[in-house]
Amino acid sequence: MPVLLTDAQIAEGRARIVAVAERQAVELGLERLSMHGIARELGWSATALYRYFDNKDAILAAARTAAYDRLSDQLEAAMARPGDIWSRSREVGNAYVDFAFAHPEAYRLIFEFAQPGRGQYPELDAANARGRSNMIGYVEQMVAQGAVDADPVLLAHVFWAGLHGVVSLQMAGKLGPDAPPFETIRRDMVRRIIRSALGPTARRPIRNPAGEQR
Amino acid sequence: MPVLLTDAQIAEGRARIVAVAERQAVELGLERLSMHGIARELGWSATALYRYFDNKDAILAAARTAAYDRLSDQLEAAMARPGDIWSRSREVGNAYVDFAFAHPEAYRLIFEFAQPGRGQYPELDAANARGRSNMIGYVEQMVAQGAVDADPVLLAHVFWAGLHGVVSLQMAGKLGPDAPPFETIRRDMVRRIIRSALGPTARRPIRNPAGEQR
DNA sequence: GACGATAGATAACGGCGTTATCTGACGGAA
DNA sequence: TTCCGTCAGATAACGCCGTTATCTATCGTC
Repeated sequence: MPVLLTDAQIAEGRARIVAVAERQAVELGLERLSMHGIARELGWSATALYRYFDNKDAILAAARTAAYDRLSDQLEAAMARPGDIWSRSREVGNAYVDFAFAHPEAYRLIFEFAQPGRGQYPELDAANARGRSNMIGYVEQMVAQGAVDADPVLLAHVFWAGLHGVVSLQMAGKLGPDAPPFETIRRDMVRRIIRSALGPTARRPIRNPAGEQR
Repeated sequence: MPVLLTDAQIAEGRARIVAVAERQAVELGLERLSMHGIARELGWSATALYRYFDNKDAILAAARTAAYDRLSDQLEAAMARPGDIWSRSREVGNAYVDFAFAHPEAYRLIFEFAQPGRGQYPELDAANARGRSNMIGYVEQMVAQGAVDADPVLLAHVFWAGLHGVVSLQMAGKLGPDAPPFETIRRDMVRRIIRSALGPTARRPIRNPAGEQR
């Protein structure tokens, strides 16, 4: 029998490559990522990477998947904290925004306009689905507990789009010196959407006594 | 005196280059734009482009500026149509979304995360400012006419971020088959924000009798 | 008609993503 | 122990990229 890389060795090689890719994305910016550069840092030839990934796009897809999973980790951790549904939802929102500004390249990888099509990278599709379910879960709980009155999936997407919109404008530098500060826009956006979902039967939240984070 | 390109000739050359760049951005996608490719289509050598632009980034900045100005044209045209402030505001929103899906590469150029810093390309800064004022203008009118009750600049940015958020999620392919359709999310987002701004003194809009566009 | 300046071409650089080919080390069979 | 098949990874090379240095040929001016 020939000499073969075990599955574990393949996985380790892929993990090393993705780790270096993420490091360089942070250090150099996403567009300066290169096969040659990654290989250089690993002390490999550029072509060695092709034993682990089909091409550069596949490496980017793996990095995207990792980034998305890390975001989901943060959201799930925030959701798992103690507290009523209002404070936990606020935690989820804070975790989302914190992640975006703590890891802008990861956020960019996840939400950049040019994304690989569905079905091309199944693991990326799974990470997408997991992320989406995190954006929905907390609103489902709000509805289940009677805190708000709305179609949970729709309301969750409205929240998501609202949050993503403010974050994107900020990241694209569209909130210049004359615009209200990021946090003001975000707070106002969230407050307006929440208010609109407080139907006559919904139980209203108590004003946050300690002030809001961020 | 030497042979010199007149200002008009410089402007014409720049315009031709940007036009080809825009064409190729649509045809090939933004990341496949190249100096060599633009020059090839013009029948020029790649280096000839450097008589008109410092580098590729400068060409991209010019294309960005043109894209932003075209968006502003559409918004201003929508705002100038006859009708009360409600219908005109709806027209502005429709124009924004229509532009995004009619010219996704232009929208991408305008709102991509990696944007040149302020002060680097004054014309781009001007296009940014003009775009921003279009996002604010119609809300200012709403407030002035007593239609809504809010800080106009803040409310305008919330609208902008909300719209941009839905459009971005859609363009990044984040609204999969299980998500509500784009138009549903957008409508719900806009309705919620509007409702939240209908203060006690605001004059409420009449329900659109003909149904909504798009 | 000669000159100076310059618009644009040519040549070349290093770096990119990728393919074809080579090499050498290893596991198993004899 | 020797030999062989296999494959991980290296080398070489391709065409393309953005950019710089240099050349050339054309033009307005005198």
